[in-house]
Amino acid sequence: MGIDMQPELCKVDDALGILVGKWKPIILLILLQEGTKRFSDLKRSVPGITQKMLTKQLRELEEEDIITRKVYAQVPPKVEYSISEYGKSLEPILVAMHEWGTAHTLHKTKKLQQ
Amino acid sequence: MGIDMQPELCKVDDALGILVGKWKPIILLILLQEGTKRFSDLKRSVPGITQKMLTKQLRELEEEDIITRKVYAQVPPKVEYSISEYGKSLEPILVAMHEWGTAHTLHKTKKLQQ
DNA sequence: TGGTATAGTATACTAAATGATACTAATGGA
DNA sequence: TCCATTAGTATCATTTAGTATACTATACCA
Repeated sequence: MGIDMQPELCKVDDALGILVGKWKPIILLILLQEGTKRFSDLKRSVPGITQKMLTKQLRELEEEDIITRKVYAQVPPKVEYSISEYGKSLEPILVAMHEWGTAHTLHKTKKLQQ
Repeated sequence: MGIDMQPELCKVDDALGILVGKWKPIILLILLQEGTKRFSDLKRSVPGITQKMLTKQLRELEEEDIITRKVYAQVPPKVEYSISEYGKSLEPILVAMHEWGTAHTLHKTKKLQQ
């Protein structure tokens, strides 16, 4: 490995901590690919997620400056979420994971065929 | 994003599923950087991990073909673990995460100073 | 004879993540 | 007047992840 990744100060965990969870990757992918979304749009885009979970994941991502939350003072409420500039820096990781995941599916398929 | 990462079939979760856990990243980093290791060496290299957890993580990584387990028929037992060829394909992800994690630490430091 | 070493397993437990369901406020429209 | 809409919160139950501790077999060595 070209880079020295001192395991004892495992920086990998920082990235992992932000990406991990049953819902965060898909939320980030949707916001990256489709841009700004309302809460209810996200809920529709992530089938099976509960309001509580969506709220929690969004709050955590906002806390880390990965996404931006914009509230409109109107009734019924309107809240928009989008990836922050800083959040875009996660894209290479998500892309690398997606590519690996795709190859991994093939790998597992081959194993089954043996 | 250049690549189409259809969120509905979230491949990112595959990579995440393998990397996630309190101990897997550090185990992988150690094996990547230091090569083959015995069980007891790994236990010493990962302070705080219990035998049960180390065993469990290693079994899961082996199950996914990420690492290789070699048992020597001798007493006291000797078992060696190393990264498989396939496991090495995770390296770009770990590197990307490590780089991001390092930058993220700086980002958080700056935020605190504001 | 009894202690040390290795790579585990077994059992019981706590803590964290996730899920299900019900509830809220204020407005516009039928 | 009543219902739908939106972006949540509150409460409780369940599932999963992780921890603590004790136990095992066998050979070697003092």
